[in-house]
Amino acid sequence: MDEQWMMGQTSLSLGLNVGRPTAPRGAPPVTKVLVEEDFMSSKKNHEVEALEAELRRVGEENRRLSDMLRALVAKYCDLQGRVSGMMAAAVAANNHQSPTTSEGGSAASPSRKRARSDSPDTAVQEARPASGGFAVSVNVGPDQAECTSVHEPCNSKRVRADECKASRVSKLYVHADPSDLSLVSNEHPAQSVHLLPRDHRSKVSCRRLTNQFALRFDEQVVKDGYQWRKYGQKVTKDNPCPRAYFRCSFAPSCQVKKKVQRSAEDRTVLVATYEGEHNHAQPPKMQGSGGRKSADAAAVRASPAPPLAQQQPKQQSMTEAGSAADRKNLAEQMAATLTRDPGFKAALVSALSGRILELSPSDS
DNA sequence: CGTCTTTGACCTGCGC
DNA sequence: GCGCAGGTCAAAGACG
Repeated sequence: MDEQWMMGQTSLSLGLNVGRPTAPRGAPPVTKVLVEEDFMSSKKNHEVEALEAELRRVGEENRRLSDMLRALVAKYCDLQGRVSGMMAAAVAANNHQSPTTSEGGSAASPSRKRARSDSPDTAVQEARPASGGFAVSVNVGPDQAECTSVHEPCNSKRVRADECKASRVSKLYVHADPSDLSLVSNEHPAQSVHLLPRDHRSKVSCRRLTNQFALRFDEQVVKDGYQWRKYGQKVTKDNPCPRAYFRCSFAPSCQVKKKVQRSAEDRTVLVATYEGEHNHAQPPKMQGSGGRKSADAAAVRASPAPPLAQQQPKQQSMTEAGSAADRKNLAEQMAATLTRDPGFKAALVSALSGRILELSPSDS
């Protein structure tokens, strides 16, 4: 985000009295003197007027924020287009220098893993957390093959090689609910259990704890519209948080895999790496599916898989951020993020109370 | 009882 | 060749 652009937006000044809820210096303290007997009759009218004025002001602010959001989305799309162009140019140059290096090495000694990861295309998608922290996926385009090591430091050459060979790799950064930090920090049950000597584990209780963790973990990261089955978990070298491996359980033939791991830098951020491409449509939403989804999965599994062209509405949705639905969704997510922030609430209350106190003496 | 998760063991690729 | 690290398998147990 361009800071100068932000600073240039005079409409951004919301007049929030952050951290200073008191009346301005020199202003008379607001006391109960305002409430007199003869004042009570007109007070309600004043209150109504004040509330109406406040309502108008909030509506105006709402309009300004909407304009801001539109400008922000436009700016974001513009930047995204520029990034895509730059990456396309870089990839084109890369392909020009070494055209046929990605497929050459896998010919000899076909391994078990290679046999599973032989998907056709080589598109790469990358997503980055927006400033607010919610997930944003950035489509790079189908013509941009090769690995993502340019954009992300890849300390594992194996991973880099896999990504280079990977059919379709996308990363999704999801800002987790901060209230879940207690479960997923260093002491979260799954990891604690895993680190304890096996003999010292109370299997029943630990299983339950790990299952509880897994449910919350899955609910957070698996809510991407698809159904995933966890088939492994590993503590990697560069990140104390374990990495979970998921496979698409919606269709047996679907080879899409997903790796989910908390970011080492910010553990409230879940990094989901998708490999492959679903050969089926997104399963219908299941409301209130707490816990296991086996029955639902089995039920949905029976339905025939629609053609490939109907897929991936999710990955592309953010790229078409100009649509009204996406803007609305974005605004809702921003609002949710803001309302969860106690600091924002305090600032808002402070601003509103300050404004009300400011208006009250002038009306009398 | 069927399905799912957990997790130790194993496999594979890569660097030295 | 050996060790390391990431990825996967599959048996065991949990859960609805």
